[in-house]
Amino acid sequence: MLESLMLEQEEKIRLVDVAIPLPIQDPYTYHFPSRLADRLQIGVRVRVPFQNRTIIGYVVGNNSRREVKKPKAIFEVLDSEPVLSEHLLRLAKWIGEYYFSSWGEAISNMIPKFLRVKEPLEKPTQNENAAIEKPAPVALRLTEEQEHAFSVLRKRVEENHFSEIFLFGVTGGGKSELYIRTIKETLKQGKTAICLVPEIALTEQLRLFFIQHFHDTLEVLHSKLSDKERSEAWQRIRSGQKQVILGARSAIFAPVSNLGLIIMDEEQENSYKQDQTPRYHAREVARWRARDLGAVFVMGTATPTLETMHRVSNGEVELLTLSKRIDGRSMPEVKIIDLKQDLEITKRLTIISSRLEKAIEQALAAKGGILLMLNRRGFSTQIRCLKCGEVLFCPHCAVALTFHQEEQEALCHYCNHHLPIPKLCNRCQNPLFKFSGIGTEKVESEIGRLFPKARIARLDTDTTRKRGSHERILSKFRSQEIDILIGTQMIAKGFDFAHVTLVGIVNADTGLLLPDFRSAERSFQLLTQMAGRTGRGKEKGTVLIQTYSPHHYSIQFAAKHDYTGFFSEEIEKRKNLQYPPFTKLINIIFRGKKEQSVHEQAHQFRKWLEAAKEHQNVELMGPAPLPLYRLRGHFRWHLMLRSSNTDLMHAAVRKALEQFKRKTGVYLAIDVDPLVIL
DNA sequence: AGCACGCCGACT
DNA sequence: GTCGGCGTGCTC
Repeated sequence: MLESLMLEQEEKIRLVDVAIPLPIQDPYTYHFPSRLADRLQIGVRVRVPFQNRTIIGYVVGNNSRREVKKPKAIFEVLDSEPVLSEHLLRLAKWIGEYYFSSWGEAISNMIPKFLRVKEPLEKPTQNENAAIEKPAPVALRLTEEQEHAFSVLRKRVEENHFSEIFLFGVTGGGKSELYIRTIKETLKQGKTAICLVPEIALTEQLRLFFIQHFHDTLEVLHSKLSDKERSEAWQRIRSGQKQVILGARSAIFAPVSNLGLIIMDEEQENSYKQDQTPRYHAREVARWRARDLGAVFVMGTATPTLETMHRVSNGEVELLTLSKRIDGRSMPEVKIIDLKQDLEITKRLTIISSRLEKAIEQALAAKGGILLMLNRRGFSTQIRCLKCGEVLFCPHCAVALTFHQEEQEALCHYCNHHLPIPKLCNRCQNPLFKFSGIGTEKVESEIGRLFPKARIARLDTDTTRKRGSHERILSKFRSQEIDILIGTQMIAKGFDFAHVTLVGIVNADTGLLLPDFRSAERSFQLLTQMAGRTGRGKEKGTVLIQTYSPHHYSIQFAAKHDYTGFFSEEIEKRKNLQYPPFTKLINIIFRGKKEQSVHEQAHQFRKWLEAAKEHQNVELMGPAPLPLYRLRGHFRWHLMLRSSNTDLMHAAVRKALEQFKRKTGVYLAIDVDPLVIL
């Protein structure tokens, strides 16, 4: 003991903690050979022996007190300066702890793939955001509301400490203008800014808008970048060449120094949550960074999550409101069409009611743009044998196959399994099938039948698979080469077309029936966003909502543009049922090919949790089969924890996890603050 | 996550 | 008798 200590001092043996990007508990301790001593820095990548291979790890500390029998020596130091600041290393540590990944996995997630292999850090390349032909946009006069909001934002930026602001802005209320100005204020302070948007909103339009304002100080991070491009962009940011970062979820890890502002647009978007390890939410990461660095964190949307609005009403987040549309445009008139009445008259399910048909006719005549939304793709959602009633199911998932007319095949929307429509029923050999339940393809064909002269296009995952097709369809709609655009929720997000005068929701019920406590919230958000797509020009806009549940509060409040009304009703429900934001959830998912062992492991895990939790306050639910019981050939069960005390709940999971060993192909995933229970 | 060690079935 | 199946446990 004493000997080794003396040895350590004499030979100056240095031990360092290295985070390994594998699902293992703690960082490992390695010996830092004296020949590399001058390169010893926290935050550098090192190549280390690990079992009988070598692996790239990250030096995260240098004074390990843990006793390791025989630490191995680091082979090689890959960087002459840290790839990550201590701030980002600490952030990774927090992510690992909160979302149950390892520190190393969290670090790996923050850096470009290039650097996870072996590539050296390079001198950043230059990039110039191609000079834009159009002149920089004239600074718009702000409305009174905008003026007030901006004065507060500017003050917060100048104050130089952490603050959290929610910008509650109706669609068309001029949030973007405030984002731009607040970023400019931040730059004036000599600081940098990150602006997060949902991937779907990160279109050419927005990119150009930002380039016009920020020119070469701007770096845009989008999903289409190659690994090389991403790595180069990352190094430009790290070197301080870029001060404004615009990007989707992972842009929250941009290695800027002097961060002064984080903006998160459309805070309610689910895409801010990563669905693979580490399953972080960019909002929580943003808040952590802003708090750690004393930066300003601004969230903006017309339809915030209940979580965020709850924090606003508790006074934890400052509220700024843009209640009026700029230029005094009015919110569109929303009418609800009760499809039950149609059902009674026609005795069959309506796709396009006569009122909607008439409205489309009028809009066409007046040369207004028309959007029709149905949040379900494909032609029909069920393929049923006309004789024996057998429904076509996915062989890997417990899900009915959707008929896609264009491809003439049956497709699983979860695992993408597809097969040609069989000639005969598998069970009774009958040759005829009935196709029921509607999707966007069927709406398209119905609209084509009703309006043979109209120019129609469809926007959903099926029509946008090819690169650039999304932009192409949108630009045709923008230039009015398309009269009617039919799509899934994809058409609800973020684009601003002044000529849209009619929005039709083909069926508002699709999301209301899901077995999820957030289904009312999501429906309200989607309807509100869709309503916001119209009335953005001179012409007044109209929204028609077709539904079988016309009195549902999500639909009623969305029709009245009344978020506050919706919030007070929904928050009351959450309180009664003790769901978030009054509690937090952790979902533990077990999956595997053998049903029996999946089931057993889930039950076993519950027992461990029962032993581990020390408090009444941590509640266990399940195990139960998931709504999608079979998915991609795996059987799935889950367990949920619920508590108002995050620390107690995390401690229980951590303790139970120590017992868990991967057994006979049962995989476990932990989802902290799950957004979707599927 | 890999990768080796180990204990039970059909093979030159 | 061995080759190899994958269930189990470990990696500084």
